Parts: sequence; C-alpha cells; structure tokens
Amino acid sequence: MASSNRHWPSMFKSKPHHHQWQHDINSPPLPSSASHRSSPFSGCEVERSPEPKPRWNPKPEQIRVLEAIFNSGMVNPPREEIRRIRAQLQEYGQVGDANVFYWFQNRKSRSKYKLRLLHKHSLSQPQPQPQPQPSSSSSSSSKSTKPHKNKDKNNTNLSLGGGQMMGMFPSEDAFLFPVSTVGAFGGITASSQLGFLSGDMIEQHKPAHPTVEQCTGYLLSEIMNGNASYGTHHQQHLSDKEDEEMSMKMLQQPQPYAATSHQITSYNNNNNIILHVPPITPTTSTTTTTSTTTSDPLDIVLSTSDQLQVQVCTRIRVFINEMEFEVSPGPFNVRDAFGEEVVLINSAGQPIVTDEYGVALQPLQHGASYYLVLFPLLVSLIQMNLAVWEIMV
Amino acid sequence: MASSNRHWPSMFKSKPHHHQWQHDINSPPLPSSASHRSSPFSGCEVERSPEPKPRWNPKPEQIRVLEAIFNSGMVNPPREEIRRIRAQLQEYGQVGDANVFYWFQNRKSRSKYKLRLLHKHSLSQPQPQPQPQPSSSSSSSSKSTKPHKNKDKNNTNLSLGGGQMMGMFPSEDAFLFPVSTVGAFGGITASSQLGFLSGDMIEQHKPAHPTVEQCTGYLLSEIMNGNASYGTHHQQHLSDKEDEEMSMKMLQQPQPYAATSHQITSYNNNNNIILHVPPITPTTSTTTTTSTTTSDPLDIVLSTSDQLQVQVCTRIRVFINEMEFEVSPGPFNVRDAFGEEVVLINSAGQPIVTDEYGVALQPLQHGASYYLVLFPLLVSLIQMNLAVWEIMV
DNA sequence: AGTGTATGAATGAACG
DNA sequence: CGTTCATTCATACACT
Repeated sequence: MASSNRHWPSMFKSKPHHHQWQHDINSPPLPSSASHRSSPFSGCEVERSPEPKPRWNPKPEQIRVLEAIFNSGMVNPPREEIRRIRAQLQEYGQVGDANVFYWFQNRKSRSKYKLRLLHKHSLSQPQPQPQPQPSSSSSSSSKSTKPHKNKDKNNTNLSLGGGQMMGMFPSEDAFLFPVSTVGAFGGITASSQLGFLSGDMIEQHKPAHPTVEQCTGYLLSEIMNGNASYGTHHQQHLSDKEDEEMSMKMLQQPQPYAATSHQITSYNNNNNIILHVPPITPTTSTTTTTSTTTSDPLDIVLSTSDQLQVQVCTRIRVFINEMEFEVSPGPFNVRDAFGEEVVLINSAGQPIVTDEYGVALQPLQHGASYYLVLFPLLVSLIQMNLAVWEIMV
Repeated sequence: MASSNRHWPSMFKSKPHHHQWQHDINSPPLPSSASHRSSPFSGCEVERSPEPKPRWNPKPEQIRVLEAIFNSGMVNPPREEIRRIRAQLQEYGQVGDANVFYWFQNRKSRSKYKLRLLHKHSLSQPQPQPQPQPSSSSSSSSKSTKPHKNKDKNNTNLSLGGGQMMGMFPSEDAFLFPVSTVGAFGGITASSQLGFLSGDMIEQHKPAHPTVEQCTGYLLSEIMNGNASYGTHHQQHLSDKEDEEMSMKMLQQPQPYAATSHQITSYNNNNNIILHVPPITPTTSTTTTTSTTTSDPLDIVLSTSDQLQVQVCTRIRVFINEMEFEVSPGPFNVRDAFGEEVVLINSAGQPIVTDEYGVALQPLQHGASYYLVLFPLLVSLIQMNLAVWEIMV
C-alpha cells in the first residue's frame, strides 16, 4: 500500500504551494539542474495527509498547442524542446517543464496502449455470440446498440467524434459466453456435489414447519463452504473456442476467511436451489414491506439447471455466496432460510436488515449477490479489525 | 473549474448517441492516438463535445463478477485479463475494456480511500460517525453508511458502496477453512494438511509430518486457493513473451498483482531470515501486539516436543492455508514471501503484525497454522464489519 | 429545484 | 515505457 504521496519524482519534488502555478520546476524528469523552487506556500496547511498539491490543469489553448506538437510528430521532445514548449504554453497559464514532460509521456503511452488494444481487437475473436439481446450488428465499426433503457434518440449517427480514429475498434464486442446465466453454464456445470446435495435436499424439504434446521443444516454448510469443489473437474467441455482465454477464468478455492467461495464465474451453480418463500407480495418493486409475516418454512427445491431456468418472473434469482438461488419475490426470511446465526450481506457490504422474525425488510434483488456471514465470525473479525489496521497502514 | 467535459479523450468520444453501449471502445485510458481532443482545425476550442455519452451502467451480474474477481485478489488486472473479463461480462450486457479498466481502477482506489478513512476512525473510534469528507465537519454525523433502509429499485443499480464480503466457513470456528476440497490438485499436490476440516484445529501442529513437501514453487494463488489448479489454464497466449511471470499470474487469476511472482520458495532462498528465536516464553496468543514495533519475539509458543529439535537449527514447519511449509527460524518476511497485498493471520484470527519491511514482528511458530488473507479481502471485511457493527449495536 | 452520495470516466503525476 | 496511483470531473440517483 503505501498510498499517499509517493509522487514526485524527486527532482520535481517541491512543496505544495498551491496557487495555480504548476510544476514550475525546472526540467522535468531530468535530474539535471537541481533547483527546485520551493516556493513558499502560503497558507493553508490544512492537514490531510500530506500535501494538497494541485495538479496542473492544462487550458484548452495549451492542449491545443500540445496536441499540435504531438501530432506533428514530436512525440518525445527532448529536454530543450520541452523547455521551449513550456515557454510557449506559459503564455496561457502557468505550467512547468514537468507538466509538459508528463503530458507527452502520457499522451504517447495512452496512444500506444490504445492502439495496441485496437489492434488486438481487430484481430481477435470473432466469436459467435449468442446473447439473446438485440442483434448486434455486423461487425465492424459500431457496436451493437443495445437498447435497453435508453432511448436512442439522436439518430444513429455515430460517427466518432474526434475526427479521426474511426475505424478503430472493430471488434464489436460481442463475444459472449455461451453461458447463459442460470442454468447451464456452457456446459460447465459442476456436477460434483450436486448429487449429494440434491438427494438430501430433495427429501428434506418438507413443507410443513418451519424447520429451519434442516435447511440450514445442509444448506448452510454447503453454502458456507462454497459448496464446492471447484477446481478440477468439470470443464471438459469448453471446447471449441480456442479457449482463447477466457475459457476458464478462475476457478478457485475457497479463500481464507470469509472469502470462501467466491468463484468468479459462478461456475458452480450446480445446485439451483430454490428457496421457496411464500410469495407474499408479488412484487415488483422493492417496496419496503416490512411485513412481519413470519414467513413459513421454505421449501427448498433443488432443480437441476436445465430444468428450470425458465421461470420468468415468478422467481427472483440471486446469488448467495456465489451460488445461485431462486427465491420467490416478496419478503425473504433469512432466519428460516439460513438460521439465526447468520447475517446476509449485500454486495456493497451492507447487511440486510431483518425484523425480529428474520424477515428481510427489503426484498432481495434479482441478479444481486449476497453473502452469508456467520455471526461468530463477525465477532472475530471485528476484534481483529484494529489489529489489521495497524499492519495495513 | 475547468470542468465541463474536457474529458473523453476522444477515442471514447463517440457521438452521443445514447444507447447504452458503453465504451466499446477500445482501450481505456488512452487518449487516442490519432485523434485527440482538440483537434486543431477550425480552431475549435478543445473540448465541448456536446455529447453526453451515456455512461456504462453495470448490471448486477456484472458487478457480481467484477466484485468476485476483485475479491479474489485481482485488484489490478493486466490488460489481457481485462479483455477476458470484459468478454465475460459481455454476457450480461455491453461493456468495453475501458469500462472494466476503469472499474478496477476506481474500485481499488476507493477501497483504499475508505480504508484510510476507516483507519482514521478506528483511531478515534468512540464516535461512530464516519463523516468522510471534510465537508461537514463538526458533528453532523450524517447518515453515511447506513445499512438499513435502502430501497433500491429493481434492476441495475445496486450501488455498491465498495465493500463486499465473502462467504464464510461452515463451522463457527472462524478460522477453519473448508478446505475439504483438496481433492485434485492440479499438479501440485500439496502435501498434507487437510486434516482440518474434520478434525480440529487443536491438533494442528503435528510434529510428525514426515515429509514436508518442499514448498517449492507454489504460487501465491495456489496457496491462496488452497492448492490450486483450477481447471484449465490456458495460458497460451502471450506466453512466450517475456511475461513469464505474467502469464503465471494470469493463469489463475486470483493473484494479487503485486504478488505476482512471488514464489513461495523464495523465502528459502532469498529471504532466509534467520532468527533465532529464543524459544522461550510461551504465550501464544497473539492478541494485541498490534501497536508495537519492535517486538520481541518472544511470544512464541512452541510445542514442546518438536520444538527443540527443529528449532535449533533446522527449519520451522508451518501450515499456511493448510499447506505445509518450512521456513527458516527467525524473522519471517511476509512481504517477500507473499507480496504486499496479503496479511498473514494465525489460527486465532489475529494478524501477524509486521514492520514496515514486511518482517513479522514475531517468528512463526513451528507447527502452527496461518492463513493468508488478501488485502482486498481485508478491506472488504473491515468495511463489512463496520456495517455489521451498526446493526449489531 | 437543490444537495449529497456513489461511481463511471478522464487524466495528471509517479513508480519501477 | 508500461503501469499504477491520485485527483478530479461528471452524472445518476436518493433523500429531504
């Protein structure tokens, strides 16, 4: 970490003097003449960590000049030239050699980078892309416009603005995974524990009581464990695609601590457990219905990926510890589903608040990710919190 | 000031046409090569591109993936990886490399920032109010991170604040991993351990391990993953480049970048720190210690039996993420061994405090178990803790 | 409407 | 030089 200011290449290192003068410094990255100007800064010392040091904000005119120079071929001006350029720029506002230097560096670097990517893209993969979405387009030039929420007004004109660069990215994006969300990820499907799980689950789900334990027993542990046997297996298929790269992405094992599951791609969706929660509130939005309905027991239904997957709006699909679940829209009873010792946390790290019965005050969001955290663990974590701080900083 | 959109380096500058296609653009941060803002002609002032260009609005699924990747340790994916990630994300909606790039960049940056804030807070803890910016100083404890009451609406959005957490283990024992899955090691074969899940930690330090597999060659990711070998690696591409290490890293993605090439082995060679720990004073708990600095490595508890022998001149055998390793007695440099982005935690959940160089203030204990926790995870955990804390209290 | 927050996007500054 | 960090700008949304 080491965050904070590590900046200033040293030669430029001067103190922060605010004001608008930028790096007046002398020569940029060149250690040469050493003088810095540490101008006396005025005033504000206002704390914060170190220094405020305002960064140079090139004015349009300056940019214009710089661009012109750059485009004229001088992508890497020597020191002398930098000085001269700086002098020129100075006409429009304070600027230091360093600023100029950096500007060229960045300009060149980013240009290149961009070029590189472009290149790659253009060469790269023409993947077939399933994607149910709007069609995409051909491939060159524009991208698919995925209409979604925006209204495309403005006609299609696209045209790239700058005037140049047009043809660039051909790519077209697409290139999607074969995977379709829920059900079968491209065939990957970890089947592993599924068998085991399914068996148990199936019989376990008994409708009647809020027998939470049952569910929790299996579920919780499975879930908490990340259920899975990631690594290895599955995957045989994947096939054709040259694997380019994405193919597997990261399958990984449970991480230390809380990290347990985290599969990136959720390849582990083997068990689609459906937590059937009494659909109260048919939903739709997320109104905060705090209803205290103690919901009932949930029935868990295990479904194999293929089988369902189609449930349109009936259920909401969520990810809990990277595993996919489907729940009925409406208040979700965390307690019934996972027991009392856990807290469900959303992807933002915010706990899902529940009422005294364990019912989430707000419905789970379709497509969102949640994590289960055991209470005792939390205590430990909290305890070590400070300690961790120390080392981190 | 300046303001207004001077942004869009042109390359991204496409026309406004809304739509939601994000930056399909090519690469992220590169201003265009050829184009550039302020095109010289017509004197147009630089900027002012009239178009708003809709910004990418990641879908929940995309966020899920991104978070997972981030939490897995890849806080800073290299270009190649970004492309891969983008491809993966594309399944859920249009997204460009630039978006992915920016996302990671921002995610990391903000995580850090929050951490910093947190830190500050923790020091001055008693008062529960965050108050991030200096803005409303004084006490207005706004609402800042308030867990409750969210209200989101359906689709997208989700706003993550930046924290997130991961799943946890099954038992309550906070520090047990679910490693069970040791089944198939990719080729690594981790030697041992695994006894955990079933048994207890208590007997974790087993003197008797006959062979200690030399831990040569494990990658951090492997360790972190509990041995690894994810499915397929393909690593093909780009391999021959000089990126040897890079490729490795990319292989399995969860690498904390910085740790990239850190082979565990290194410590045997590079860092042989040898500290003669005076095997004395047993104290074990690692509690507290945080602040300090210099340490006195006395707090070690060695299991009597073997300690003597081993301690003397040989090496100490420890378990890190369930894998067995041997280290020279003496100060152990966590940083050298695993990189900067990790924290070593003992079986009691206490972090092993290190000095500014990464050297543990106290030696590792023979036979003891430690866990590596990626920094980003810690950040998340900490964030989560706070959030949870609020509801708990 | 206005204000604050979360976060995508851009880019200057630096490091290795 | 390629990357990464830190700041800043800008926009979407929530709340009052």
